[in-house]
Amino acid sequence: MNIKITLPDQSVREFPKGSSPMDVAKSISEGLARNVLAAKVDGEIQDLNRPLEQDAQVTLLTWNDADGKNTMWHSSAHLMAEALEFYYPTVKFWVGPPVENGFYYDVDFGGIAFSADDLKKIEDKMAELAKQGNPYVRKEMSKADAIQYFTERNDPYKLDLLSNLEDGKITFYTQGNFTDLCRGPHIPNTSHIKAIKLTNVAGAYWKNDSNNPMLTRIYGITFPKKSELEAYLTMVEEAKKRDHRKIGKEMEIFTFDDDVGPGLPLWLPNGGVLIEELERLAKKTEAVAGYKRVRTPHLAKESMYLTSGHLPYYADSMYPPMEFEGEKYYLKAMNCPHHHKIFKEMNLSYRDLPLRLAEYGTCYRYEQSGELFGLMRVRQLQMNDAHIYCTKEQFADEFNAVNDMYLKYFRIFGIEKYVMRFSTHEPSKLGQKYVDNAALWLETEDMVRNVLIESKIPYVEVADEGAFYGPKIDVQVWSAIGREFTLATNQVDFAVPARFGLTFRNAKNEMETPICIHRAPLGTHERFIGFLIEHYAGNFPLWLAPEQIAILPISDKFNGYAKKVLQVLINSDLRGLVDDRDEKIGKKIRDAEMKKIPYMLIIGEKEEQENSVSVRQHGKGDQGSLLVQEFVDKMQAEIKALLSV
RNA sequence: GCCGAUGUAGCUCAGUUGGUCAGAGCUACUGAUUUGUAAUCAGUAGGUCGGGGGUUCGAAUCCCUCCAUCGGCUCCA
Repeated sequence: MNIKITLPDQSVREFPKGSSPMDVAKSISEGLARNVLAAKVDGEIQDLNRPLEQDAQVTLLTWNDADGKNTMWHSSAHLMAEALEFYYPTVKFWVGPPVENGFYYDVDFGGIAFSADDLKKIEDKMAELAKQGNPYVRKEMSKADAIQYFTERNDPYKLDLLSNLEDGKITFYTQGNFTDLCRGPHIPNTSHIKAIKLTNVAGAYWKNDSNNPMLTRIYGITFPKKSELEAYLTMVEEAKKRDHRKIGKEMEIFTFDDDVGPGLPLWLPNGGVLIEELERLAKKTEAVAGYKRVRTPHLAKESMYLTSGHLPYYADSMYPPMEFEGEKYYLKAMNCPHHHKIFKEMNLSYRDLPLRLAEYGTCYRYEQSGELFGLMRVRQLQMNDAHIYCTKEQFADEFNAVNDMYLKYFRIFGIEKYVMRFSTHEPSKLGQKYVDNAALWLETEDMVRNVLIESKIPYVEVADEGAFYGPKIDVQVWSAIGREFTLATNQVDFAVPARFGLTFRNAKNEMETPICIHRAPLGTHERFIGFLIEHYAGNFPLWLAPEQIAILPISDKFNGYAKKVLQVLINSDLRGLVDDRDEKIGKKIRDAEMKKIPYMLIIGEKEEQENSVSVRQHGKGDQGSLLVQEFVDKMQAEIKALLSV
């Protein structure tokens, strides 16, 4: 009896019942049969040797498919476990899944020391085992037998996994001398794993819960070809060169100092320019969008954070209070309560709404020491913050306007890859993690979801990630080196305005509580500049570049003319410098190129006589000569073009 | 906060088993050179080897501890 197998191109082939996906692969080509790693059968990923019992849609997965990669990496985790067990027979294993770049396995070494130095021998053993080409053999087992198996082996981790599994669905996989409880699927045999790199060893809490003991997590990555591993390692090296911490130091943008304290960045003059330019852009954009600017103190009394409700939720991550005059004062970790106080003071009617209060507010958050990370996670941050107070009827328009502002910024900065994460609440945590008002949560989440759908904004919805006062949207972006950032945030607050007793007079002369939108399209200066450094690899667009133009006299005879040119630039709102060191022009050019200065003006006798400059562009070389005024016009036109998109 | 690693001039790094091991290049400064599109030459200066304790005749090197950073975990209003 035959079954009909439909392939991705919609072609249909017949096979005897009980044929395997591998048989399908063989029928297509020998090469495919050699390279295929797993199969997707009616949407489910399976081993290649599982018999097909009925008509099915079959996609054969290779290294070029994400699912194929993941299958191989999952199998690689098993291979690593086999190698670990060879050297450390007493270790116990938790789980070993594939991840974005490779795989890991969580291991309990039971007190045996294991460090990065030990990775090499595991790697070598893996390579040796991989060459044996051992098949991954699937075996079904009853729950009772599985429990007995792991009880005999005294393995609390696998017993814990078993406790959540249903009888009749329990499978084991064996390759070589290693057997593991595993749902699969796996690649046919270990010989597909041709290049192996164990990248990292780190601690990881069991079940990702910080109350649990810590296991040793070993990360690795494998490839079907040695050349792909080499390419991957090269890419990692390239990524390191773009790291904002490295470029930030080289370009003198920011620094940290032990005496100032961890997570407290010092902005050097070049960083100061970046901040000034970003703020100029934000303030202009917000002014056009009808925002009003306010300024508020860096600290406030405990009572305000009790009113806002932040303190019970976030006391651990706020700096401890200062106590004086019998009062506790906290450094602010957020600007909203201060802004709420301003709203309250303003005594508004519906005619005054929406009210949009903006501030580049400086906040302090006591992030755990292990979380600090360059400019990305710091303890002092300055937010592109604003709070929009509006009526329910105005909500959709306001929310949309905020999203439009995001998109405008994305265009200016050339951010093409982004995802909006829509975070909602978890009903069982009302009253703990979330303010206890089920109806309002659902109503507000619907409002946000509807806006997202109606305006066709791509988003993913994640449960149990909301702020305590309402649902939120986080904008995830990726820097050029693949690092993921939560850049912007857009949050709905239906709870805190009421806690502050914020009201406006509506058209019926009744008092009504406004909805508040918290939004920060440019996130914080710290994280945004960190992102931009990696995004541009330090090659900032002209308008943003800390030094825009380096004037390089051929010899000190032309320093006078160079300084005159500089004055013209400064008077035209351009930033420049004169390199009047006693160096040859080649050296000056090299240094300016290394500093990633967008334009260099080489000047000598000819230029001085003509009142011109010889223009060189960073990374592009000689661009010919222009009169000084022509060059200024060109710069101003370029900046205007970059900002008006 | 937890697990692991790292910490030598402003920067990037050498310093083998504890004994002229406190070094190099770049930067800076001084002098010579007066230069045409990615490194001119020479000289000078610069470090309690992250801080503190300990072992030793002797510690950058071994041990303890604290701090910071890095890779993860947890967390992120």
